[in-house]
Amino acid sequence: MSDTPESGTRSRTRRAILGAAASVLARDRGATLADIAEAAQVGRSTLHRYFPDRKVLVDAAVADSFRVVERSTAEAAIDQGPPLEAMRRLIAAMVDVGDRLAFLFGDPRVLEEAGCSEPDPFEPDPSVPTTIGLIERGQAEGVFDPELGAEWIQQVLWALVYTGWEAAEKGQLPRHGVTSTVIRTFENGVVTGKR
Amino acid sequence: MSDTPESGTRSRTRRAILGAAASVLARDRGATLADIAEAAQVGRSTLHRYFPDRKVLVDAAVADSFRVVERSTAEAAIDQGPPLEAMRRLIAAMVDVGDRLAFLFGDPRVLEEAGCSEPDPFEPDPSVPTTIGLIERGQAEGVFDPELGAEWIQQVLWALVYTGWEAAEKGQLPRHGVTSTVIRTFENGVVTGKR
DNA sequence: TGTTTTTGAGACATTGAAGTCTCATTATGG
DNA sequence: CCATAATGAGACTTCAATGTCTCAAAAACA
Repeated sequence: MSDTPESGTRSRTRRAILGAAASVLARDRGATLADIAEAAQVGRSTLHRYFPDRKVLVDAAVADSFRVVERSTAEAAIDQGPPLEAMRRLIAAMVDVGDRLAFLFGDPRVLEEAGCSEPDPFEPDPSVPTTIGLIERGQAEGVFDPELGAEWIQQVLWALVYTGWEAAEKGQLPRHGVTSTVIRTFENGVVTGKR
Repeated sequence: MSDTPESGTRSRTRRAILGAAASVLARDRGATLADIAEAAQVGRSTLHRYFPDRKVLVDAAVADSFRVVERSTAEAAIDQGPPLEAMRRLIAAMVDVGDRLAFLFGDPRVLEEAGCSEPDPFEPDPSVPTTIGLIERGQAEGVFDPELGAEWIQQVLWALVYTGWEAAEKGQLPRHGVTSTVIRTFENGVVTGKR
């Protein structure tokens, strides 16, 4: 209960470790704690000092990445304005936190999230607008394909952002082109002759 | 050099192990050799008898899955007929071998494949039509978006098939609906009002 | 049936990552 | 500048997965 706010140094170190964990694990799920410590420019002992064991670290990294992604996407204000515009802002925000997203995307527990809607430990706050909500709003307004399930569309959204991040990672796609490419593909697919 | 063709029993066992490896590893990259042996309904000692160590097994499973996928997609005859039709056949064929594809998709070495075009150990045979070839043909005929890179389109193709497989795996999508949903999304994206 | 393959159970040894601990060194903040 | 906080290096232990081997049972086959 008595919650000493934690010194500046400590919280900075903690952040470095969490960031490194997300970044390293996004690229290699089997990465070693030593790998993560090295990426965080921190001794392995220090890492263990902050996070007793691997499970604790990964859990914390997941929670932290959720916060980061949530904060980024919150700024997109996806409950405001036309769904298409909102979706574009959302995609841009997601691409901005690409490696956090890739990390979450690769975690088996997080992937299940969309399936079971009941015991969702994340985003229980009804005041935070959800992606599904945006999609359903768009479908109601006839902007998004109503014959596709909202969950499916969400999965596609994640998959495309992830693919874009990965392509940039491999140098297949320039960083600055990822967002527009993902948006274009997400909205229109790959076949020409629309509109 | 002297290549005894291997008894029927042995080749059947070998196939069971390779299939189980792909299937199990597709769902959990960190799976244990014991897990794989169990899925193959084979003793752990038998597995080691066929594949001395993990690396050999995984390599063999990758090669095997490549063959399976290639055989399935070859039947799609993607160099025949209109690109759109060919692509639909290709997608159907890929969905059919979903777990093999998911396994390959999850293997770090395979993912790099599209990046470097030179030392590609797979598909060096110019008589086998490539996915990239189909995409470029489609772009040349104005069917596929020419502003998107062919490699990007290929990545999207893989990602959507994988997402479809995963959705079916989680019960989010009925098995029989995967192919049409993937095709629809791949071709048109999620926004309505085309054509 | 009898012979040869093929297999499974289980007893090891090995390995590498995970986790624990100490202690000297470095950084931080008053 | 000093007291305290924070860190890094490294020596250990633990542990689970791996890899090796033997032997008796089961299956395939002629």
